[in-house]
Amino acid sequence: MDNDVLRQAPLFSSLDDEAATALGNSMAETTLRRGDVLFHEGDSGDKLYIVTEGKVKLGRSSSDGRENLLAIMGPGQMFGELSLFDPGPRSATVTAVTDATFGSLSHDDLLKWLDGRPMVARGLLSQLAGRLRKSNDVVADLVFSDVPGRVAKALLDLADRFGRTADDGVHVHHDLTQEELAQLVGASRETVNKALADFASRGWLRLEPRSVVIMDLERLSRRAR
Amino acid sequence: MDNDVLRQAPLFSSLDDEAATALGNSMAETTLRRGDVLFHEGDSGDKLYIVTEGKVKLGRSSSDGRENLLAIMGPGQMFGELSLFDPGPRSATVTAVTDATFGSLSHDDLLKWLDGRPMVARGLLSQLAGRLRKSNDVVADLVFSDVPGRVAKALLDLADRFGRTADDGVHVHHDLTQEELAQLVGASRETVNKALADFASRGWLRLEPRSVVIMDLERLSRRAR
DNA sequence: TGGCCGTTGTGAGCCAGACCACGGCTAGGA
DNA sequence: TCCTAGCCGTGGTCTGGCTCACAACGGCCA
Repeated sequence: MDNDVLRQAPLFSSLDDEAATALGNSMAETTLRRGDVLFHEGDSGDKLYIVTEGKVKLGRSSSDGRENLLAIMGPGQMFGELSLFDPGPRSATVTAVTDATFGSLSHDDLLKWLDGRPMVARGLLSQLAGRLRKSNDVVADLVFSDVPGRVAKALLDLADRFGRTADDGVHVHHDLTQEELAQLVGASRETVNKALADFASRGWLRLEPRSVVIMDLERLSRRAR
Repeated sequence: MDNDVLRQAPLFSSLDDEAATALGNSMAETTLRRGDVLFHEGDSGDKLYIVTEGKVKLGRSSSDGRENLLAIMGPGQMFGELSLFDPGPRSATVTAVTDATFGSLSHDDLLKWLDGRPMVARGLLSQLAGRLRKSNDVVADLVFSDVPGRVAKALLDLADRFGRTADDGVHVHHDLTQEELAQLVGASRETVNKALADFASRGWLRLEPRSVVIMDLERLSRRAR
């Protein structure tokens, strides 16, 4: 297991060395190739996963086949915990956006950790609370912002988590097609493309396949609010 | 304190008598009149509340003054816990929709309960997980469903929680104006009104001030999906 | 090296739903 | 008893964004 990344994961950052090592040992490792599905919406399952490398998308699809992405998760982030604490089938499909590896923990194993160590419980609670807050923000954006605004916001979020600052701007290799970006902001691919083209024509960013270079963070942020 | 309602609250349903009584004693009671605000979005505060009587709305407002309701909370439901585990200002404004009373618990008091009793931690986790699942559902609805569909879904949810079955249908005294209902589903009052009028003209329900009587649950449910 | 499939760019038309403008109804207060 | 302030009901107009349609551009495999 890649203990370094696990140690940095928000959930375990408060553990001491000995506890972290023990935890690392009780986790199993999984690997996926780009496009592989880890589990489907509706599956049963009670494992929690932490990304150690790569990116995944959490998505759900409507009865008529349209898709919607709830989140993109990168190294250090946790998912699959809903089915643990609120028993029921998986509420989203998880697909690898790049080749990716995860550590996983089963329900029973996690409970052992929970009962003894209040700090783990608090870590989980704050993790869930953060997710809930974010989800509420997404709701507000869907209600209040137009598509270009939501695209700008999504780019800023991706930049924040996956961006590398260079002298010509912030390089964001988000690894998403415009179709996926559209599903993430809840809009059509065409509209997202037009918003991106508009931002590019204003000189706020440069478009590259599955990535963007943000050249004017300031203006982009202003458009996002 | 109204211990009966607290005992029924999902959060504490797993506690034994002695623990529940002790907990009840460590909670303070608050009362509000219809329209009163408990706290505003952006306020600081670290109290968690549980509704013992009445209803409140959790809302947020955009920079240009428009409003959006995240949820309606009734007896037994908990709110305000986000600021506890994910420190930061309150993320929503809480307003009483009817006269209402609450039990409240401060951060410090809650932590005492948490560390000793794994069951309380699990209760909180499952509570939060349920909320997150619901919030994700709302996102999906905003992306996939049209306004009438979202209105139908909201009515069914309210019926489920506040409805009383009588021989002429399910009476739902939701205590919301159509304006508030509109904010809850993320639409304009006019559109919501037209959707309701349409449902009524089909004989699926009867409209009354701040309440509806659902006469054909079957059809309404079908319209909601 | 040519064909093909996944992805990106862009224009045209259409429609759900926001916004605007009323008019009527009811409840509570002077 | 009247007057005012919220609500509720319903039309008309306008537009953001979805759908459809099609072209251009790689990469990748045969």
